[in-house]
Amino acid sequence: MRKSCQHPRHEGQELSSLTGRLRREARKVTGPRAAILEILRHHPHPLTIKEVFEELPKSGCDLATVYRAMQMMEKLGMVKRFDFGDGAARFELMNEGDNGHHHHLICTRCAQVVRIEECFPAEIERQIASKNGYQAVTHRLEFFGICPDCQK
Amino acid sequence: MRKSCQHPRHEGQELSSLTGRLRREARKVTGPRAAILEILRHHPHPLTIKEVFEELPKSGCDLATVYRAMQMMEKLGMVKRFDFGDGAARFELMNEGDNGHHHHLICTRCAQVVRIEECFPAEIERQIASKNGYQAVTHRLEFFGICPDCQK
DNA sequence: TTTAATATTGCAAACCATTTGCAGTTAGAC
DNA sequence: GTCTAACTGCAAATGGTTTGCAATATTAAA
Repeated sequence: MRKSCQHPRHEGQELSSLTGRLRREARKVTGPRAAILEILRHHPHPLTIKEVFEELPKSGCDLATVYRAMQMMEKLGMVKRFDFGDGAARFELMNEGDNGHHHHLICTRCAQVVRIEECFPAEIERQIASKNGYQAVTHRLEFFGICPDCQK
Repeated sequence: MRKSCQHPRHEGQELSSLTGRLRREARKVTGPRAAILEILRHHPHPLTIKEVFEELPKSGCDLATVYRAMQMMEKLGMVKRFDFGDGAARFELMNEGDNGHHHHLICTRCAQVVRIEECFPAEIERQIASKNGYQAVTHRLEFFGICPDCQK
């Protein structure tokens, strides 16, 4: 997790559209929430709560507030939770209307993250569901490997 | 997690072959370890540490001992760790020589678990790896849905 | 069979991510 | 401006997991 790159995918999402979304749901747009959204908006990859917390301006807000904000925004579908298996939840801002289903390729040495658009074949998933009589089947999928930098 | 069924896949694995494996690695075969292996041997699906702990005979052993035993056996490749995303690691006994790579279909209502043999297509995984310059790429994949019982 | 070396255990305390209760504060509808 | 529900900080609680340490048990060797 090194660069705080200005990724076009999120840059496109105006802060005003995000806060509007909060207001629409009868949620208050507070200082901490605006700050958290600003941070997410400028990060293309999932961030842990602690990472968000540490990027907060000087006297940002309480850690508990970040947890509560994320929970709330997850419920509203504004952020999506990812689990890289290291014990810390990660959150990524979602574009409105997007269901946010996608995966990542994570470097097991340096934790660099690449967004992956490939997905588990829907047809096979359908077979798995029907063969076992399950309904509403989805999946959680992440890839792990060694990134180019870490191979040197 | 209901039945403690005697699944053929694990029944086949003799306790003696398991303890032999420990001894070979200069690990001591203690009461707690034998008891833990017995439990794993009789359960076809990944168990949490707490589940193992609770199945232990009356005055089984300390929780910490179960944690330590699992860690050690994971290092030796005797058990494999799975993550169903609920905050508790799960462990499954591995057959010797098997790399243990497989997935599960988990009911989000009752936590019933089905072992899945289908896997993410190797060819696509290869493409993902090379496209991004990553090496030694694997994946973590679990399916979630509603089991037949819970649909009623 | 006893010994000696050392791996393992129980216990309690420590850790870390996350949640929660509560009293005080604040955004925003009116 | 007022009012109230939503929100916040703080500190304490939670749940999974790890760890330090002194006591104990397994195993190889004598």
